Amino acid sequence: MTTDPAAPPPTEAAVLDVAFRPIRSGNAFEECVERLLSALKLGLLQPGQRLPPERELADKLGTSRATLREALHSLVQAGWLASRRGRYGGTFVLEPPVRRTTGKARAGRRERPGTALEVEDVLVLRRVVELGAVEAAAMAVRVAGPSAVELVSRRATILSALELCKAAEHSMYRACDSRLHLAITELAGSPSLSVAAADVRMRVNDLLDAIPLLERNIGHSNLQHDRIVRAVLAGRVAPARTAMDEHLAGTAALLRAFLS
Amino acid sequence: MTTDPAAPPPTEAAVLDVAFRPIRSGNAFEECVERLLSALKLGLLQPGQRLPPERELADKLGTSRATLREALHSLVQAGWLASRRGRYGGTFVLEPPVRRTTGKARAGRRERPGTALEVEDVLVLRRVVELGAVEAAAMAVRVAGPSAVELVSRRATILSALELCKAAEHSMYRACDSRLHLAITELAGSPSLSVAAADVRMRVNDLLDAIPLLERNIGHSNLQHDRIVRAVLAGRVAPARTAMDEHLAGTAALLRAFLS
DNA sequence: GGCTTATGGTCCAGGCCTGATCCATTGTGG
DNA sequence: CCACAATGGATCAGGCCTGGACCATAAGCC
Repeated sequence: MTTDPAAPPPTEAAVLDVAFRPIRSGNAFEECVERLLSALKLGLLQPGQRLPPERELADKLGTSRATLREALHSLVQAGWLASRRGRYGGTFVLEPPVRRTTGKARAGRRERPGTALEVEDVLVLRRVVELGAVEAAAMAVRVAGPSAVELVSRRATILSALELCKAAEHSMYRACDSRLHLAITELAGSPSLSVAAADVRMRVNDLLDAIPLLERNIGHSNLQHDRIVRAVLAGRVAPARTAMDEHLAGTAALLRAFLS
Repeated sequence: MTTDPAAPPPTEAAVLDVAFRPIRSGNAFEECVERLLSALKLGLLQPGQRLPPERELADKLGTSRATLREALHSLVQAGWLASRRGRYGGTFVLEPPVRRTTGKARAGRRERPGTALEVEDVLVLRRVVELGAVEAAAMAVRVAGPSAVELVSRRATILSALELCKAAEHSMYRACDSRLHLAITELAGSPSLSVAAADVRMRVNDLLDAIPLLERNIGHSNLQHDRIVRAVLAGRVAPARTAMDEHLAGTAALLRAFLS
């Protein structure tokens, strides 16, 4: 690193990595698949649910119908979706396909199990976003009053997600977990924060896919979820943060132990 | 909102907005311009500095050289950059062009001054990200020890940014301010967090562009910056957070007052 | 002075993406 | 039974984007 003795501070390399990071993560088709797959894996789209009509969905995603159709087609082939023609037809969400890890051709795209640096990066971001989200959510409840009318619907969503989480089979646990966290985040009332939370959650899930899911962790998680939800719905900011912090520490330790 | 009494919880609309948000914010050219303009406005690229060669930059941005060149060309025309051919040539950053608000044809793209909802959205996200960032930064200092060798370079960057901030002319203040905040965020050691911080900062700046910059606010800001930097560099997490929270409250109040 | 080299400047074939149009299928309702 | 409406399915012209090759310019080196 040879520093030029020019007038302005020469701008650290890390800062330039931010400015010059890639503008797109792939072609339109790939990004479409990724987005839909995320929604499926995060439990935002649940089995039995119907997607919007292709023309409308393409419009929302800001892509052409042809490209969207390619993406949908590949998800149909992967066993995530099914299409039906005719009136009252559409594209429907199926049960998550069982991952046939044929050993040879790993379906996914993650070959590298995540560098130590990568893991730390994501974990730091997650801590910031999830702690901030749960604080903001609890704060929103506090200012609105714990029994405000505009909260009843969301409160119900959260409680239902909490129950689903407890009742979830092994294979569905991560989706239910994600869905609960995102439902809590929605309370904060900031769409951009929700997007950030969904994003970081997706990245954590990708890392978690590389390690086994332990029965004991699920038990812990469910207890912690209870504490978090109770604190948030009561508008108790600090306890909500503390509970979430413990919750995150669990998977963080798990990831640090298994990887790197 | 007619709810279907189907089996699974019908997935709230807000959640679907997250899943089905646009995949791209424009064509490759526009995204390129936006990225470079962000870097310029955030003070990541400073006057006199040379950008990487076009081929290399195109590669980093993940776009073709032709598209990047279009973007560079439009920034040259806008007075942000200048190109020189030949060996030791390149593309160089100029002083920020004075905004000739001709009244008729507003150069920018922001016509709507930001809805109240939009403003709240960004402010919530900013609070989460910036508070989290400053905590993570202070924490990183604490665990490394306030005088760790790997921190000397970054410490210098921060202190220099702090001084630049105090000395900055009116027109450069926002860029210097942003640069300082991002330099602090870098301490956390999470590239993804830095990206998130840059992103939210850009959005706040877009909103701030719509309101005047008051002399008094700058005085306040500089005092607060001092407190923040001192706390962070001493690894004092809670004070750093408190100082940052007050700092953010200032512009938040300003924005809420002027808009909406 | 001429060669070398590192840069920006120009052009082009081919591919991906778009938007539009039309076709095919299948419930619903008269 | 037939027309309608709402969907997925297919095709095509045109545009944007890419990757590559080549040209032009200017500074240093021999």
